[in-house]
Amino acid sequence: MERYNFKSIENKWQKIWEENKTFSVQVVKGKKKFYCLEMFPYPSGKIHMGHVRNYTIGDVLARYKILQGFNVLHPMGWDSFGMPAENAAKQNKLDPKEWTESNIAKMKYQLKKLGLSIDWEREISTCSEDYYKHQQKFFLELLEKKLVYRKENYVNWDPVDETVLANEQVIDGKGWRSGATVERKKLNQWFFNISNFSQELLEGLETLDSWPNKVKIMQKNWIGKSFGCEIDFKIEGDLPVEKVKCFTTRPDTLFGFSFLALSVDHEISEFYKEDDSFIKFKEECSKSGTTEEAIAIGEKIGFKTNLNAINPLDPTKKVPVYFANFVLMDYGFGAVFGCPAHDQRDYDFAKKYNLEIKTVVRPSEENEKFQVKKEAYSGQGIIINSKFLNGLQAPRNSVIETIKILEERKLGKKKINFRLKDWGVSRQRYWGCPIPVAYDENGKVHPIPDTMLPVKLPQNINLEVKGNPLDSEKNWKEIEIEGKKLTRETDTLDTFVCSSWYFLRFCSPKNTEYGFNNEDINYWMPVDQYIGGIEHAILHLLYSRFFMRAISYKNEKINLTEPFDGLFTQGMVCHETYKDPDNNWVSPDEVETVDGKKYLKRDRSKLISVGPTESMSKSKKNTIDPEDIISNYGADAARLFILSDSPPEKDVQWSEEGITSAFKFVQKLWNLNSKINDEIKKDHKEDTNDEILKYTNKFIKKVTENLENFSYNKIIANLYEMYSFLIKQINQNYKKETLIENYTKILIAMQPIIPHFSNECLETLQVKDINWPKFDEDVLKENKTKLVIQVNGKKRGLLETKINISEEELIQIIKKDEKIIKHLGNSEIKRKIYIKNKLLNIII
RNA sequence: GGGCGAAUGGCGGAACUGGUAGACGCGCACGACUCAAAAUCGUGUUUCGCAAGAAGUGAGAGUUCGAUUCUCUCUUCGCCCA
Repeated sequence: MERYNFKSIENKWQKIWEENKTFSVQVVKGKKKFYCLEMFPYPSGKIHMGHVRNYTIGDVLARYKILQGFNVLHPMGWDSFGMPAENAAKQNKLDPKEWTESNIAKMKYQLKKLGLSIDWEREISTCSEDYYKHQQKFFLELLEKKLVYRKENYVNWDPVDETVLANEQVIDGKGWRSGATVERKKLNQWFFNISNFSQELLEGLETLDSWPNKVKIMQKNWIGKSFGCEIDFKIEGDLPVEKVKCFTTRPDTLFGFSFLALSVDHEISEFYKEDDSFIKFKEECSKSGTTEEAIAIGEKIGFKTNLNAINPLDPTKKVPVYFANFVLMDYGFGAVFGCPAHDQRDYDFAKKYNLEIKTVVRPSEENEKFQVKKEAYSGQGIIINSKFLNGLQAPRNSVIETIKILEERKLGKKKINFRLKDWGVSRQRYWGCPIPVAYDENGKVHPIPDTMLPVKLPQNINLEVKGNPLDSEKNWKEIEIEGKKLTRETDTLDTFVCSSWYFLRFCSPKNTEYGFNNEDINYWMPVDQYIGGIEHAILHLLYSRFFMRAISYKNEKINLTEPFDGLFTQGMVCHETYKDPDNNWVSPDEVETVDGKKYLKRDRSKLISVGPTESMSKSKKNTIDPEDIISNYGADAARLFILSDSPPEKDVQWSEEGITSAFKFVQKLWNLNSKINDEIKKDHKEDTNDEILKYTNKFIKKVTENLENFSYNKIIANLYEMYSFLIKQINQNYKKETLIENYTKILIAMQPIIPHFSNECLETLQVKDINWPKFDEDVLKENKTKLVIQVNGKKRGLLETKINISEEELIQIIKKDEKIIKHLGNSEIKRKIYIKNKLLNIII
């Protein structure tokens, strides 16, 4: 039998799709649209298995929707700004732009080999001027709407590389590249006012019915709405400070107040800026890092001031004021009141500095004498030792009651606080979108006028400088606007800004006037199905939701809030890990096994130990190159396998055996195809039976349902079953028409999964009209059914009966069934449970 | 510490709103073809048992005629947050 030549067939179809622009789409008013989008890749130069999985999942959906008659927008682009290009360019003395563009070319070639239904006419790249010029316009628009502002903020500063580091680039307090101890530095930075939309972003989550619950919960927690109040504490002492404002969610524990803690960046710290011991303390604090986690784990330390704070509910009580490392300036007002008995951080702090620990909440099962020991009690209970608050249910009633009292006495007021902070978008980097503003000698901000946009990145510049290379570009930095000499902003935008609107650009990729065209986005948006990794559950998705709102804000022509109607988060691709006796990681293609138990290095030099299966990563060397896989096994086999082993939302384990069996299966399907074509040629005059018709309907039904539910792994199982069925059934004689009709449907149903194979076979059959097949429920109706017979709830028999058989009739049959009689014995039947066409349970 | 989720053969995983547990694949075993091997094809494969049968979905309880599915308690693992 002829071998399936995947190489020539896959090339053939990819060429046809490219030449015919099969997947290019236009707005067609009145035609139902479907916008299928996968998260666009960073052009690292090589696609990895994660991409293969992501884009295969998306492609299955896109192709299914095309077959269903939707106008499907399925674009692809490049998230092409960012540090790797700058670093690679530095290392290899290249231009970041050239490096990026050559990577894009390589990856595009690889992606095309996967046979994706991409509209390549809409390809975009965020580092191209065509893209970022619109982003600069958006920036200026937001500036005008006051959704962008500049403020001083603390950053992780690497003194050796002279650059700002993201939190995840700080490892054990040191810069990830330089190894230098990271400092906290105050810098003027640009911020997007995302917190302006906190409430809307929170409420919007409730409308996202097709998002995974997990992601919604993660975003909800990230936004972190909390209900409490702000309280003004009167201050006494040797400084001209009268009061300090605090936010708290637990004002009801005020009687347990034993210290007031301030952030080292609180305005009061101004009085101590020349105090050596305070400076030392501040340095100490900066070592522990600025992340919430670092603070929680680290030791709680404080610096005592000579100030005292007065308890607003009991003015006779005065407590010390500290600066403390666990108080962050960005949360609340950079000040918290300490109640050690009911907050663990406060408890640790109080223990260390010997402060009072007064219990004011008791668990309901304890009595009035309850006292906090060993650790803080933060659960529910009843207020005690708190004068007029005593007896209140905490925290449900007590918080509301206390706020009421504080408001009456004008000591505080109700407040909603959000954890969500404004989005700092300044990056001291070359390879990013320039921020289109300039400054005069007084530091006043001047937007770059429309006529001078875009602000282009200078080319051929020296990257071998410390800090931001743009800072050293004198010629570029100095500009004149309307006769005024100004200096450009040298910070560039966080790359998350680029990915916050690229889905809009795909709707109008060639629009020169503006980032998009209203008519286009009104037709295509929102994205019907967005597919990507769970790692973007918070930042990218939240930023995009913000950006959509920011653009619509005060703009009557656009009325979009949520960019992504459906979201699907796929799992990772994993592989076994291998190590040699010297504990070095070994790559899978250097490993082989003879018996499946013992693993050896390919040159037989060393014994290899097999480690746990982990997500593919270069550092563990457990990666598989998709390009090799496609050239050895073909795109259809790769698609088949990457979908087969696990549900798409879970991690999948890549294995040699798996891809091999997928490859073999494509060959088997090809053999089946040949057999069917032979049968068609035989041109039988009569159908022997209607099994093939019934089966086809069942198959279409299952595949359709599994497509709708993202149960793509089950579709592969459906394909295997279909093969086993047809390979046997084909020997029964069927008429030419019967075979063609049913087999065509089956081939179309396979198309989303293995498009090259399906198209090739359909072409042989000369099928012109390719639409998603419908199944006929009437054909599926059986006149026989298999009934489970249980005795006392245990399965004792399986009876094939006609459909809808009556209970009486069934009992008559059973009474003749030896096997069941045996289990019934002579006992009296106490009860019978009969579920039509399913089961009969006899209780004796 | 909090939130969310998961746990099913040797492995990946099926099982619709409570109704035949283990679909499908991998692996393994046996057989056919072959001088032989690979490839391919066929058969079998939860465990114990020759069998009849019994046990069985992380552990323990509960609801029910009937629980992988619902409720409670616990264990382990994963993810996110602190």
